[in-house]
Amino acid sequence: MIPGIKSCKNSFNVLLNENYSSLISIDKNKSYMALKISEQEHFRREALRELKELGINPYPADKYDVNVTAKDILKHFSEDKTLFQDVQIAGRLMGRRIMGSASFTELQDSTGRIQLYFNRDEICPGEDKTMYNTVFKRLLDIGDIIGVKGFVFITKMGEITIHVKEYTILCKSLRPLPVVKEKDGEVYDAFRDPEQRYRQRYLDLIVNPEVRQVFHQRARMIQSMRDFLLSKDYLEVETPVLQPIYGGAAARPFKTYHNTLDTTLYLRIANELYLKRLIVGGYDGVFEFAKDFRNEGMSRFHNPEFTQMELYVAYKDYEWMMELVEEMIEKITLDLHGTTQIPVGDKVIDFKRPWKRYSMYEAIEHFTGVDISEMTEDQLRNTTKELGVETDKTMGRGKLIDEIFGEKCEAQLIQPTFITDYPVEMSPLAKKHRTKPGLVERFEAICNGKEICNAFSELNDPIDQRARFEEQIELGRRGDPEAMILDEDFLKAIEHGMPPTAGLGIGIDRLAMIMTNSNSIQDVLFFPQMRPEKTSGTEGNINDEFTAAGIPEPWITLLHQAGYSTASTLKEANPNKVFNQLCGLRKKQKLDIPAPKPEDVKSWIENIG
RNA sequence: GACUUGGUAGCUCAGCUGGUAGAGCACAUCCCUUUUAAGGAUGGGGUCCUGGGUUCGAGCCCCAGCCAAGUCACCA
Repeated sequence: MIPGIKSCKNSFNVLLNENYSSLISIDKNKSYMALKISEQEHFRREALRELKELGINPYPADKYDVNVTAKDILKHFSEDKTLFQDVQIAGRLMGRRIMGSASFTELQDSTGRIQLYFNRDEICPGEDKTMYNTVFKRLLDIGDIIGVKGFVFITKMGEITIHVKEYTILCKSLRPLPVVKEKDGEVYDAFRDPEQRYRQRYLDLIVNPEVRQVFHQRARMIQSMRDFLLSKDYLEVETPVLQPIYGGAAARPFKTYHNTLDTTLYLRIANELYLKRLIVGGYDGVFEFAKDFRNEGMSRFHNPEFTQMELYVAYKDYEWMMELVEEMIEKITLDLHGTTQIPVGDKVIDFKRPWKRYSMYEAIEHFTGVDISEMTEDQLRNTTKELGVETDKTMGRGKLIDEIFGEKCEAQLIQPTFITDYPVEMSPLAKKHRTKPGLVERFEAICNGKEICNAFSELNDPIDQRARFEEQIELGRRGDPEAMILDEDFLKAIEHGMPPTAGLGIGIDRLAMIMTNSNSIQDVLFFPQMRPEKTSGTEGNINDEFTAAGIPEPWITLLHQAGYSTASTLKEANPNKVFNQLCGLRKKQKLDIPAPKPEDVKSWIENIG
């Protein structure tokens, strides 16, 4: 007899007799999925059962107080060996080296890992060695969460270690963790597959400590920006995500529906028009860290939902805003890195003020040698051909200039650079330039070849604003899916008068990528959007179909194991063959359930819808 | 949306010209009883992403699909 089968048998009995009903109650449509588990998971469920039999609650309700972290101990113990002589700490069990009556394991808490020393006769001072021999050595696994009490010492090997006097199981883990090992900075069996890392980010966070670091940095970056803005007495606000008219940017929206209002709503693509209403309302400065949603392509720079910080300050202009951006980003860089120079890929980016400034025309002249500032649309079109920039007939003057810039300049701007004075056609919400006709007072900051922010002197002339919206409507009629919609309610607001205002939008995810030296937006989002995993067919429904045909639960599992994973495959099967297969599986797994009768199997198959 | 590459055990990956599915870690049993990715022995574990096709025979070849990564397009 094969040893593995015996364990399977036990596990099945556990599931069928004791835990099975609770598994079903968790998700009855996928009950067989719960049964279709790997051998290692069987062993863990078996260990769970044994723990319960020993009177140990694997999921205790009590709080577990800790008085120290792994990081504290590692940082301070070598300086003063009298410290940490009565510690209590909790975390996840990572590595284990069991040497008989003495064992070493690693405990990982939110701050890092520390080695634990378990000694049999200290854990179990009396005759009963169960808590060591059985519970610790056999029933605990990598991934379980425990709490320990003890004192800190240094082993012969020179490693700071907690000598455990008492431990408590805080949570039994039922699934094996990817085991990543490391020696002298070299990582073995790294958990690197991006799909798994993003879909099961918790695993990524458990086994890849550098990932935790990225999200710490992201949080500190946002904190630093918020502190900066609050120190200027601007008001942090919240505005609607669900908007009846989407606006404030050129993008395609997600559409949804409100039942009670019986109306279409959109997830915001920007919050600009709401923040400006607040400036109309009399605030001098408002900002929001806003999740925006754009129904467009995905790439390593684009996620369907992303975070933008938008700021509007009354009585200011875009020149003023440029200085604010420099000051703010420089401060953030210093807060995070202690220097203005940070590595990004194979480059070093320096955020020290002042940043380079080019007008868009100057940038194009700088990178292509062509002065387009006086060109007509036809001349521009010829220039694009000469430069090898692809265009189409729907593009007007502004779009052509933007194409040249995007194609020839943007990627080459590595150090933070302000690009100013954009064509009016591209910027329906920006104020016309005070001296340069055909342009608007707008700037973007480009860094590492990508836009990180966008700002302008906000258009507050309601007549001009209406005309600009109407031009957008015309673009929309010509088929531009990103053309803005006329927002009558917003126009009404600025007709009441909005002070001259400088507005800014900063892509938080993009900035986080630079600040954490991440190559992909997915690395700075906990849960980047992924296509839903395709489960094999419609499992839940099939199970219901099997149930509806009068097939008892245990046999449904075996039917799946026999390869009948869909109702139709079972429907087409030969009843005698199915009967033989089920009996074979029952015998092989030594299941403690009576064999079916041939006529039962036949009737099940006939009953399948 | 287009192209390229990939999908094999819980994890990381091999797999020859198409010929009985492999390793390391993890797991189990036993021995050992203070270790640093690592004590020893033995053992179990697979829908080779899915569905078709070619073939005596497919993890491998062909077609279609799914998922991911990269590049491009659109976009912040």
